[in-house]
Amino acid sequence: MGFDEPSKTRLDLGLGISSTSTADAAHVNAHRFWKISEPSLTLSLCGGTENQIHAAKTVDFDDLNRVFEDRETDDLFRQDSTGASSLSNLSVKREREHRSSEDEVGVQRAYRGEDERKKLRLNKIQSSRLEESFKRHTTLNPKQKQELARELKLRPRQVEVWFQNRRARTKLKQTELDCELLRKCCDRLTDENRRLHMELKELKALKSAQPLYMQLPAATLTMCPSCERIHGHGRGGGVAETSAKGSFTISFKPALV
DNA sequence: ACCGGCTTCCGCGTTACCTCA
DNA sequence: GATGAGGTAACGCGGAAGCCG
Repeated sequence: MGFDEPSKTRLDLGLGISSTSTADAAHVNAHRFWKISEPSLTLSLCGGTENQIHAAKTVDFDDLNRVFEDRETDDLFRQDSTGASSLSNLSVKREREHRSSEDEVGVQRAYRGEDERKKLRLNKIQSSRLEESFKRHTTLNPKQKQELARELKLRPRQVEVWFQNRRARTKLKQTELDCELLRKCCDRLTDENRRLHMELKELKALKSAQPLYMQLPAATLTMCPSCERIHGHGRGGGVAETSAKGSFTISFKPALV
C-alpha cells in the first residue's frame, strides 16, 4: 500500500508536523515523508473505493496508440534513455517563457480547439496501473518512470505529473482525516473538561456542607474505643480528631523527614 | 574543504478542462 | 441546453539535494 505505508502523519495536539527525509538507495531525493511520533494517530488511507482497482475488461491498444501519437511531443524527447533531462534548467525556463508568450498570442486558444493538446483523461487501465504502482511506492525512480510510461504509452512527464498529483491528493485526504480526528478529539476533551468542572463544583459544594472527618478518606480515620474519638491522619502530619458526639480538634505534629 | 553552477526532483498553488448532477 | 461544483491533468515556480569543476 503506497500511501499508508510511508505517510504516517504526525498528529500531536499541537498539530506539529515535521517533514523528514529518508534516503533511498535507488532514489535519494524521492522520499520525503510525514513522520509521526508518539503520541500518534495512525490513519489508514488505503482501502475504500478510492483505491479499488477499476475492472479492466478490454484493451483497445489502437486507441492507446493514437492517443500516444497525439501526445508524443516535447517531453518525450526531453528524456534520454536513462530518464535524465537533456535540456538544462535554463532551457526549460526559456521554454516555459516561450510557451507563455505563445499563449499570449493565441496559440493556447488554438490548441484548446484541437484534439492535440486537449486535456487527457487517463483510461481505466492506465489509472488502475498507476494506482497499483502507487500502492507499491509513492515515488518513482527514473527507471520505474520510464517503464511505466512505456507500458502505459504515456510520456514520462505524464507519469511524473500523475504521481505528483496523486501524492498531493493523498496528503490532502490525510489532512482532512487528521482534521476530522482532531475535531473529534477536541470535542471529547471539551466534554471531559465540562464534566470535570461539574464534578469539581459538586465536590466543592459537598465539602462546604460536610463535617471535616467526612472530608477525609475513610482509610485514614480511626475510632478510639476508649474516648470515642475519630482520628484522621492527614498528609502533612496533621491529625484531625473528632468526637463521635460532634466536637472536634485538629492538631499538627512535625513530619519526620 | 569550500564554493558556485547545473541538473533533477519535489511540493505547492494554480489553471484549464472534463464530467456530472 | 446552461450552469455550477467537483475531480484531475498539466503547468509554473521556488526550494532542496546531489554532482562536478
